[in-house]
Amino acid sequence: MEERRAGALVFHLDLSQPLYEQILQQMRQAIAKGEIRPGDKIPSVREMAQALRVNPNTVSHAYQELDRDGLTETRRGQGTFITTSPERIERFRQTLARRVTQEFIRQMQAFGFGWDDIRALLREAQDDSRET
Amino acid sequence: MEERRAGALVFHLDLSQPLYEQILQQMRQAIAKGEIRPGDKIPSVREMAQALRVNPNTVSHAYQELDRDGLTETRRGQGTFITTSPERIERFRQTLARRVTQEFIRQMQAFGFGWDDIRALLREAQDDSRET
DNA sequence: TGAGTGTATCATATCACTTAATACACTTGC
DNA sequence: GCAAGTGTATTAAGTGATATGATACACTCA
Repeated sequence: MEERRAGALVFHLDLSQPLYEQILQQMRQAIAKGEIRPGDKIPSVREMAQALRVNPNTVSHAYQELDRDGLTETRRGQGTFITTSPERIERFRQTLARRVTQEFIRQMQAFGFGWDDIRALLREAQDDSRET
Repeated sequence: MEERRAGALVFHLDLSQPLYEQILQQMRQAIAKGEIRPGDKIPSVREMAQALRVNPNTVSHAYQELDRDGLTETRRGQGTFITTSPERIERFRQTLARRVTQEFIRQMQAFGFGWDDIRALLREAQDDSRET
């Protein structure tokens, strides 16, 4: 969980998962939360690779996935930019939220929990977070 | 997502995840849901391996994890049995539910969703499941 | 033209996972 | 005692995903 910076972005990388997956996930989150704005240029592959102390190929892998997500647009010779369409970002965010929620419910039901149990557990978690 | 049977148990195995993880997860669920009862003997490593068309080492790996979970007890020369303590099973179930819920919330918040959003998405998912 | 973009292609290395073949220690029933 | 059935350990081999390093290519812009 070492902290590494690239411009305004802060990354936390470890060896528990593929590096490109961690970069991808944290870029997605930064875009979804608006920490990087539509139209912004993100650090070049080589810049990012140096900042994260990672191979350029690994960064490129992550960037290509972002393009496939529709979150970025790459222009040869210029760089990779956040999409100028906020709607696309919001659509991605909504789709992802539904996917994550579905998976959560699927897993809970697989272990025999019903809707009431799920709601109770969420309420409990929220109460715990209030105390802190 | 091929279906394979071992006694009363039904397994769904694919190549998207480690086989031993899938066996482990589905055994945990079967125990948590009471599809196998406390004290029951589960199929021998070799039986299970043959039924699932998988290497005995792979099954053994999963069984050892179940022991570590406290869900099973292994007696050399006899076999592997579901723990006779229902409390242990329930405790495992509760712990797992909290872990899964925490992870769900962490992920949603990482993408900028708050408690209201989470509750709304859950309600939506529940409504969808009612229609079906 | 040169510096900076993303991309492609090798080769290499590592690691987790799976399989296979054997062997060993233990328990039970004949 | 013995044979059959338990879980377990060991060794070897193969596979696939991941990561690195080195290099080259196509493109854009000042």
